Amino acid sequence: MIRTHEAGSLRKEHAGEQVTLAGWVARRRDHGGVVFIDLRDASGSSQVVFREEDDAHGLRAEYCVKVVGEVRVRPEGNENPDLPTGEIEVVASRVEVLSEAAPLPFPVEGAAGVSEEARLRHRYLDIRRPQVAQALRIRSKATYLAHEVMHEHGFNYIETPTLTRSTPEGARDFLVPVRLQPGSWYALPQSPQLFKQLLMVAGMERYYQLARCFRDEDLRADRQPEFTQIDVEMSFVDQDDVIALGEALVGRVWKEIVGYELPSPLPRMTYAEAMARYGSDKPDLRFGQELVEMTEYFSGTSFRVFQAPYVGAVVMPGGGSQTRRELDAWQEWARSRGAKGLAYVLVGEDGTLGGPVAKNLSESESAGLAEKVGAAPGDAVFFAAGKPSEARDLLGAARLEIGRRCGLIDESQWSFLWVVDAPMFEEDGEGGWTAVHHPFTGPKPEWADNFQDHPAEALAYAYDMVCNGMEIGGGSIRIHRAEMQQRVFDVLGISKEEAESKFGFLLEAFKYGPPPHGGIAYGWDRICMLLAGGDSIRDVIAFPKTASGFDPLTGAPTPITGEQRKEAGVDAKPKSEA
RNA sequence: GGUCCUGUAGAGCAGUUUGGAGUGCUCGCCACCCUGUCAAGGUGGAGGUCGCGGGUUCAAGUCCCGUCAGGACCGCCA
Repeated sequence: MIRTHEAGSLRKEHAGEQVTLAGWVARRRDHGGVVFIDLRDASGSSQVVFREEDDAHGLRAEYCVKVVGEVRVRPEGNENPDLPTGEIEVVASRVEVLSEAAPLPFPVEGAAGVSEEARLRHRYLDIRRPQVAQALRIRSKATYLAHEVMHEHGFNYIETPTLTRSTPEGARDFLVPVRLQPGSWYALPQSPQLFKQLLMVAGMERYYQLARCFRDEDLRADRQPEFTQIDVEMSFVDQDDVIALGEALVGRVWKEIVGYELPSPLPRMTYAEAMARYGSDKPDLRFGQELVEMTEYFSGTSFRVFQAPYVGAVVMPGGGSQTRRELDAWQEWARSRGAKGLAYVLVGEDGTLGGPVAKNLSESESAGLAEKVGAAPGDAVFFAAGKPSEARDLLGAARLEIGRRCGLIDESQWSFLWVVDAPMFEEDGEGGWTAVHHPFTGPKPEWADNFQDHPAEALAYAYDMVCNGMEIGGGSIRIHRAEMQQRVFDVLGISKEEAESKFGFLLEAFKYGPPPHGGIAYGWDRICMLLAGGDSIRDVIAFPKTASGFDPLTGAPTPITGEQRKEAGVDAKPKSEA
């Protein structure tokens, strides 16, 4: 090794030792006769002292240097209690510049206020910043822990193809032309869903993988075109088995990394309850402001807007003192989400109701309203009326917005739960049905025989793990009987021919004694983001892409040359339309 | 595909409402001074396609139109 010690590891007990350090010039304080350099490596940093004769004046920020010197306790009064290495310093006897650094595009040390674009373009400098490096180290540690847990539970780590064919998640595929078969294309996997089920047919019984997944959809703070899942599948299990494993996995990671003891077992909530109380299938339980169903309350109302199949309310504490402008902004907010508006009532300090809706309410409706919704004087009450799903969506979104604006969310808390019993199907808007999860998700046992007769009510044997209002994992018990699979295809309007051409290989495999099986996939980027305290999964990805799928560092994606285009067979005419 | 915010020196910003000379702040950079700092300090200096294109105007960083890039959200996506 070029060095004998790590800069961040030096303490008083090293006093008197000759050490060789190697790292980067973090900060320099040049007093002319004496020069201080903070030497940073991956472990931290130590102060190195140079005397005039050492000629350290030429050192600049982020030069890569090697320093030989003696550790000593700092002179009386010069200790820095804010630094782990603040009691000592290294008196340099020799310095060697291993490589120089050009003037920096942004400060590596100090203020965090640098645009993300600049940080990503020089990501290698960004990662030198300890906060950024720390997030990647947390991810690394979490990954080791995950492997440990899976190993302890007897899982086999099995890799599946990256160049494959479309999987049934329903997102857009990334496509790869195939030189050897012009006109045919691979798809990058949206998940290893079909392969892991094949591995169950293959008798592997316990499979897991840190799987790279690819989806060609618009990006968000928590969505990248390529992302990582911890993908799990198990044979001969029930929902409780998959859930127990999930709690072991997530529990270990949270305990070891943030010192949080996961409640065991985690609370479970049905999808129906989550929608009714929180207007979301991934409720954030760190604050209250639950939705209040008012359909019954307004069943006899003469106010047209509330003559609807569903009326619900959510309370904004202190919202009664909002200005007209602020209240109008809520209307704009609701319209931007595709709603007609957001009806509201203001509860005055004397308990009287104000706002444009109030005068449409009968005396008795007004009288009991505040108590019914749990509003106090000075609060605002927002209402949504219409189709239950749409109105609840709006109220759920309003609830989150209220939580943010009013500072109701306790950021120090962790709120974990399972959301179970999601519907199997939802209307596709064209008179048909689509799978909420994917077409291989089984029905709950009580729906096994008749889900096809009640597609709107049938419940899936599926479960999502939710943390702080974010879905961090989701899975299901799969269908393993051809007969049941056929009934699902019938509901979805997938013909035998279509099923055969899309996943014939899976159906073929299922002819040969498939075991009952189920699994789950965890969004590893999101989990690591939560552990690292980040706001975006980009914080825990070494080289992420921008919202347009651009990598500011490499410049990818790039145009291809005519030669590449020809060779790749991009423009080949397909022999027959797929 | 849509809505909103942002774009001014290497970095972070102010200036845009009400048009009047690239006007300013903090940091960094360069030179010099400085023996105990740790966000060191001091003196001096360099550094600008105000994202890009067009328009209005005697005059545009500022107003209008278009466009590009980044971010947040909706649609989309588990």
